[in-house]
Amino acid sequence: MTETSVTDLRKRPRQARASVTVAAVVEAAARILEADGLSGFNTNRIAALAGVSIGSLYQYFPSKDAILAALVARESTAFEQGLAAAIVETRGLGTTSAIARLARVAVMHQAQRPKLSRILDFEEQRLELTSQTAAAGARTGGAIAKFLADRQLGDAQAAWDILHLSRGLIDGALDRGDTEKLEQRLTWAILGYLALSRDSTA
Amino acid sequence: MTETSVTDLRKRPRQARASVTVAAVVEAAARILEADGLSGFNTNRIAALAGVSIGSLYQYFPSKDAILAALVARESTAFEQGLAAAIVETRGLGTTSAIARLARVAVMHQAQRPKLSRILDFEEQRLELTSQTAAAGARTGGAIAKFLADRQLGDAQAAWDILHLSRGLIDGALDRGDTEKLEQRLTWAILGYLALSRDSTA
DNA sequence: TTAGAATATGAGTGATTATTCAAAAGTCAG
DNA sequence: CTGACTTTTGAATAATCACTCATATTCTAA
Repeated sequence: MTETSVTDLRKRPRQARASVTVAAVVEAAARILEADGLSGFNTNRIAALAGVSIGSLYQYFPSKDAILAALVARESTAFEQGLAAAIVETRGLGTTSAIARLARVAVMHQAQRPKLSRILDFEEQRLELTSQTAAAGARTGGAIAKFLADRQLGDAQAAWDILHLSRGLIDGALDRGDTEKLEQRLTWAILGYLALSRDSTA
Repeated sequence: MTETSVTDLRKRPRQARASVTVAAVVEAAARILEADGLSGFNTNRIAALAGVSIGSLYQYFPSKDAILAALVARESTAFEQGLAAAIVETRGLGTTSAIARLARVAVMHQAQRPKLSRILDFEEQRLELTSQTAAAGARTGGAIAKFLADRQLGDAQAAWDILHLSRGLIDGALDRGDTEKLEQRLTWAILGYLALSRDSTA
């Protein structure tokens, strides 16, 4: 028993180094995708930028796709958490303000690293055979669905529609460089969709 | 003079054969993208499926990207023409019916070959350094902008926002297999966006 | 029929790159 | 310090694939 705890203490630094390496590799992958897109995305380059040998890289990731999956998971989780926090903050707010708050989170997330977001959104689908990536996406949709249900604004279908139309709207706007009042424009689309879908249900 | 016209007649079959080959290659490219995505997309396979040797393929297309660009152009043009026809048909229709008509064109276009649409939307951006691909996209946005302006529903920015949110909404829905009343849901999003953007301008 | 031009062919070339693995370097308990 | 164990390294492997070009085939004008 004591032995175990001593062993743990001694192993911790190793695991810490390992997670630093994993994080470095994932961030290197992100930088390469941003700089040169999928065509520049190769394992030797990722390893070099991460400051690790190619052999070490394969100690931490079983394949190139696994690196991409880890990056997708990192970004999905970040968005999911930002969204969850924003949803908490909407308590007591009216519908318009609440939706505007969520729209801001979505815009800010994609605006941070627009090219990366776009590539990951595309690749996410191809990787979605992998369980982990699919799970993160499902949680995001679920969080929105719950928010809509609580306020009786819409159902799960509405949640997914809103999530996807948001991605498209924001991606397109960022690509054109047309970011003026983007958050407001997204709010219009979401509120508009919800208003009309409720009308037709009633 | 007579010589020229005789020559032309004799040359036509050659050009006809050439255009058949070009079309076959482009369609082969489309089928491969649908079946196996970008990872299965290679020139030898395209040539084989098109029933042409790899050497001939390179007689008609200077590079692999040129094939993709031709496919993007083919699909953009088809959508653009469908949209133009639909816009003509909206004459005399009220706003709601008119938008519903356009939504139907967009849904049908992407639903025809969903996976292909999605890949081309993604790759279009990378190829957009090429003049031809950019031009087709600009015409589509322009047509929508004109439609909105004529009815005083919105400006060019609204046109682009609608185009992109539509792509996102439809892609997402098709991917989930959630196509029920998709046309109506898209109509809600578009009409909603336009209604709220007009309110805030007024 | 035929020569010369146009077109088609596909094996080959060279470059890229995901992944492996034998050897080197580092770690640490005793 | 030592020797077993863990981790790192990067050259090498094997596969893929865009693109070329010498050769073969087909066409056409006379």
